[in-house]
Amino acid sequence: MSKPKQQSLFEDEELPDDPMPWERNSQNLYLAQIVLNRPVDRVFHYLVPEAMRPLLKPGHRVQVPFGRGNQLSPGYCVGVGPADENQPSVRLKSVDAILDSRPLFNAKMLKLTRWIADRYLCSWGQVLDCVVPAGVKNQAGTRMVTVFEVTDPQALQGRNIPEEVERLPAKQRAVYEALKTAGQPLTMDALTAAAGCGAGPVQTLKKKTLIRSHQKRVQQFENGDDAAYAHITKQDDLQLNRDQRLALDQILAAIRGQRSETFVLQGVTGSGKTEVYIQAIREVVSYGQQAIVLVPEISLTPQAIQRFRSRFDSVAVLHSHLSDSDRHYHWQNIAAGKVQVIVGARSAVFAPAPHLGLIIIDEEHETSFKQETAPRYHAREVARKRSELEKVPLILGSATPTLNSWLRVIEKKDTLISMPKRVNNLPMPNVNIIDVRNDVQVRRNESIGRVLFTGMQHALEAGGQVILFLNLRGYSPALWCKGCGNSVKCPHCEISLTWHRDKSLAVCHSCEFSAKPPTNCPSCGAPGLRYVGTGTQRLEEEVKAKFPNYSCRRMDSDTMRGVGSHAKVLNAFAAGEVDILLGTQMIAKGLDFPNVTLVGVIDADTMLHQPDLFASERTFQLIAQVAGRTGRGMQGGRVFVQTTSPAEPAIVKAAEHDFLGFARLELGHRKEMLAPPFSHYARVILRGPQEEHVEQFARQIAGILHDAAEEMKLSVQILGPAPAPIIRLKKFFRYHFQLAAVNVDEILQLWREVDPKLPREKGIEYIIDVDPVNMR
DNA sequence: AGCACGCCGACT
DNA sequence: GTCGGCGTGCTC
Repeated sequence: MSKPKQQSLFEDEELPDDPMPWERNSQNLYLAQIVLNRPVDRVFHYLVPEAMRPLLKPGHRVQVPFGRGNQLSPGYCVGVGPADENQPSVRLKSVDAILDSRPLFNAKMLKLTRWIADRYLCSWGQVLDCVVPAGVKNQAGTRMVTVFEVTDPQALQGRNIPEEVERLPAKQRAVYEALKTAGQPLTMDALTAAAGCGAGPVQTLKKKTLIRSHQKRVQQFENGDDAAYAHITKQDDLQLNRDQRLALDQILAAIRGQRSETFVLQGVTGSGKTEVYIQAIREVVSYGQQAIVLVPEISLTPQAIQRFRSRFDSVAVLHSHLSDSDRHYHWQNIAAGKVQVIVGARSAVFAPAPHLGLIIIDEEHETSFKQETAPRYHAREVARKRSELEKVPLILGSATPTLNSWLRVIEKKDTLISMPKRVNNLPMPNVNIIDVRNDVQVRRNESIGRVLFTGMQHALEAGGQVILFLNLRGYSPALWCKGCGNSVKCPHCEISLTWHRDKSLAVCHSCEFSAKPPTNCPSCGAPGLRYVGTGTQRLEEEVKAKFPNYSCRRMDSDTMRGVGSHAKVLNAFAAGEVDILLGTQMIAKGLDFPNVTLVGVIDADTMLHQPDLFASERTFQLIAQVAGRTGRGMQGGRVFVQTTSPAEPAIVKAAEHDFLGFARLELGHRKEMLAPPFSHYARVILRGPQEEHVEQFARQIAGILHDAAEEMKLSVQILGPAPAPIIRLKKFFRYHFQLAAVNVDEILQLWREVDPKLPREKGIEYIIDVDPVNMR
């Protein structure tokens, strides 16, 4: 592209005959490269005013005039330096202001975020803007205060300061002396207290210029978290068993060798993975480095947090209930290197640790590590990249690793560490698959079949506790008309309304819609709608009717609205005040109660029958995770899995605790179909108010992409378009199609090339999701 | 994504 | 003759 550089003493000869004024002396021009939080992935160049030059660094947040109206807009500086041949020949504007005293990103974080923008097809500015918490942007928990200090006598030339001070009225002299003795700037309050006077003398002294004031940003926040946990008694590291020792040794070798190796730590539930994490972190902390531990949001329970807090002096927990000011506080502390361990959900992968030593992702298979809004990154892949850039190891821990990670193990890209046994050699629980197709009780529309019922009775009579898992909240998932066979749908989404009996409302689980349920069928007008299917509310009712002498609590997002409600129920369960705990996803993981001797899966088929690439993998994971909730104590434990597909490999293999067998089988299928992880998908979703319009437009741009792929000789398949599984969502009709390729770069290349040239259609919006996890 | 510009129709 | 509808295209 660039023409060969000519040797010339007179570089100016290379310039056009009539150089524009701003092109003259280009070697003197000092420019900043700025990116903005807009869907245009471009770098914009701005002049840096003289006074700003020593201050502005890459990673700073700035304010710049943008667009024809020169609207001031926040942006991120990603580079500074003298002008070179890359800057455009347009009139350059100047950076208006630097918004933070210190850069928010170092070079590695800039590199990481640039990679995310490339990999997940969005702009650099969007990534940077998502990485900085709102509390940091608005400086939550800090405020500006006016502080006073003694004016440097050298700045008051020609005045005899000691003499002037000597002749001051008593109060003013007291102020002056107080400020001098303090040796540091004081606020008005501190100053008047020290001098024993009011504000008057201070103001007068300021008028006389003997003292001066300036604005300073101060922290105002007292962090509630830290105080609340200060009392936690510290515990010593536990003695590791042989498997744990071997696991730790491999990780330590990588830490000491500063290798960016990825370990897939496959340990069955109860194998003691957390203790391995803790002792690995111990090592990096001893070097003065920090560790990041990512966990699914729902695993951020006080129980889990305590585990880290009791072992390290300084732990920052980043959970979703933090206020802006808490987040800002943590960001500052982390950036200052004052935090040893950062525990948090997905976004904690961006924690600004200055000397990162280790990254851990626990429950690596959890889908919540994928962000569902732009930038649609997967924290696991971001962590992989970050570990590479920082030259630190990454640990992916799970009882049921994703097939994505597993394939990397097979291909020897990642290292497997296996912990196949539970601590104290506890046996894995016995998992029974219960075929409920012919169960009398289930046929009667009940949820707890005969076998499960008897099992529960025995467990409870023996003094054990029971966990029941059902992945549907509400009372019943559909209101069904036996006249016409239709069910009542959300008026905005094409989804059956769920009946919530406690609130007497029919609720859409996709949007916020809820309404009094109709008494007559909206389609045919016939009366007598039936509530079909069972959600957690109905299950609760059934349990209470069947086990009136035992106490039962329900945990789902409806009952767990309030902060701390989670902890309340779990504490009651741990204390034995609750015999039966039933709930959704949120009770499937992490809970560790030794007295739980029976786990019941009410319906293993709900996941299985979804039109989803990963349905089988999810079902396997779910059953394995739920099964792990029992058998943690000496009494052993049993699991009952109710299903109407008892031969389904995902269910059978999970019951046999056979991850390897499942992985072999499922990877076989995927390879045959060239599905992920043997290929990559990118999902394009379009939405608009009129169905035919959206469909037509989807065909049009799918066609353009198809032609472009051929033209560019890229092996990218276009699958679809087709109506999205949820065709109507929040009033919009949705269509989607996939771009599929063995090499993800070909997808990225195609989209980058074609996207800017795609036609626009009024009212129709589209997005692209690389490596989608959610197909709805 | 904004936002300003511009080209059309409905008003004083 | 002007106000304002939204469609188009650019943003250092």
